[in-house]
Amino acid sequence: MDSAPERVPASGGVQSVSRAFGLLEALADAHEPLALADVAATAGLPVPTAHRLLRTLHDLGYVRQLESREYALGAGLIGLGERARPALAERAAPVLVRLEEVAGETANLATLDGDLVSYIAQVPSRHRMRMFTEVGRRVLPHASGVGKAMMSLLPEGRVRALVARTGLPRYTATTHTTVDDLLQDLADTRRRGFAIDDGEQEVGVRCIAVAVPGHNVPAAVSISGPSVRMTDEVVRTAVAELIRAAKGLQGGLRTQAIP
Amino acid sequence: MDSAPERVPASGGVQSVSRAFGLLEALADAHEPLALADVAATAGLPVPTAHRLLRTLHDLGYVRQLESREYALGAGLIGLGERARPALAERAAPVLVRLEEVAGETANLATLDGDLVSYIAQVPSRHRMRMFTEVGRRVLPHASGVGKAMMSLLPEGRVRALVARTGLPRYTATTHTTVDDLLQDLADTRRRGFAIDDGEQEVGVRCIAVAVPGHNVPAAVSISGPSVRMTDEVVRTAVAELIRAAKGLQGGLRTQAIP
DNA sequence: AGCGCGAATTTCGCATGGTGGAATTGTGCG
DNA sequence: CGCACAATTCCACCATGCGAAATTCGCGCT
Repeated sequence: MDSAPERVPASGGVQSVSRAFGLLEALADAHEPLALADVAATAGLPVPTAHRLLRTLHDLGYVRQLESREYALGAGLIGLGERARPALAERAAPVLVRLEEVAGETANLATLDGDLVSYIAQVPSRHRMRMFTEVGRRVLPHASGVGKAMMSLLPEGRVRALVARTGLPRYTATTHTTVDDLLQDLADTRRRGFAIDDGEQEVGVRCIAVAVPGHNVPAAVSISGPSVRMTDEVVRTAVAELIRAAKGLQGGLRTQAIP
Repeated sequence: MDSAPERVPASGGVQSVSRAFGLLEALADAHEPLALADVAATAGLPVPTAHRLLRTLHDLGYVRQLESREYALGAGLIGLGERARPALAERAAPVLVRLEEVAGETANLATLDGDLVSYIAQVPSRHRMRMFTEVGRRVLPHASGVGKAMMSLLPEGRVRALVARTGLPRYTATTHTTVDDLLQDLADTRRRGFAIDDGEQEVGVRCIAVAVPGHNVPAAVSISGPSVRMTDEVVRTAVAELIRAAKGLQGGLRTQAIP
């Protein structure tokens, strides 16, 4: 499924930086201003530590503090976010809107960033029960539709090397946990023209995905939703549009770079 | 002018965090992937230090590394940026587009974040020579159109307190450097219905701005461009649209919060 | 207005986490 | 293949980040 658990970043690195971003993510997840104690608690830090980091982030413009003394994300992040957005995500915006309209489900665009699937754009379904995978989230490829779609374009050796690094963690009874199962699915994907994730990450969730050809960084578009709504009929209808969408986002003859 | 120099953040705070964001801003400013040595040089850090910070940022998803080993901003920032965007910036997007169309110059939306003007949305002019102020940038209020527009709505005591904290640095011969001059300009702004920045930050640059009423965090919209194009005629035409725009973004009767 | 309480902010000694020069490894080119 | 340059890793050292304790602030209640 497209919302396979995020791989935990390797421990190590600069702790202060990780902690600062943990605070930013806590504020982002809250979708409303938070008191210091709440941010600190959410991020799992002692209050003075959180305070000091938030003070730094505030001074830099990435956090703001309201008169209520609550903290919220600052405008500096807007600028960074806009400039982090690949050209492909820009081009894909109307395409994703149309996919959502046709299928009535959440439309996603993802790329392969190292060994992880990284979601770079999304148009959420208008249904109340819907798949929600935040832009910027990263997941393991083997249990996600877009991941399998992209891997289906890679040489077998490269798939094996990737899997050797990531492993094949099981999320549900249908998750692929052997290389052979995965490679078989990728072969099926190529034959069919699209990948299916049928509850491999999360029971009751279904996703169909098609790789976007012609980019040196693999990319894929998908439609994901609850199995009860993603019937075979819906899949059949949506797949044509999905394939058309992928083709429309195809890279140029010069194997267009994603940046 | 709307592109008054950014106030340097107070020194201190968590150095590692500042450095990490310096690297992100270096990548953002480059608008293309950069080699490690180049990022490090731009950010003014030794290569191994930059490497370590970038590694951390990469592991967290805020930086990605291409096969060429170059670094670029990562998709994690997209998500943060989107969630940092205030509701007002969303609402203002079509308004700014229309302002740019009418005036043919760069349209901006800014708020007062503490003592600084913070740009939260922008539609750049289509002219090749145009004002470019990145979303997320912060400037001192006294030398910017939007800053003066917002201050014109504040009680005098509050303006005096703000200026006591920020000072009134001179950027050009027309910059206000005394409180009395500034207060006079704010009075003129109120009388006129809009603020003018006539080369106060940058010679040859002109900006007109109107405060958006009814928000507990001060906000303002502006049009800025080169003086040679921002004639009195253009100003006269654009001001009506600017005032209409500000009114359209007016906060509700409950003094709508910006978050 | 005064008080109490909880939250936010500041302080500062300490130790750990961050640093960066040197060494090692990797990559691309001739 | 060899070389030069770039990237990455290593690790001793100490500067910076940490967080418990102290202080200050802000709010609500009487």
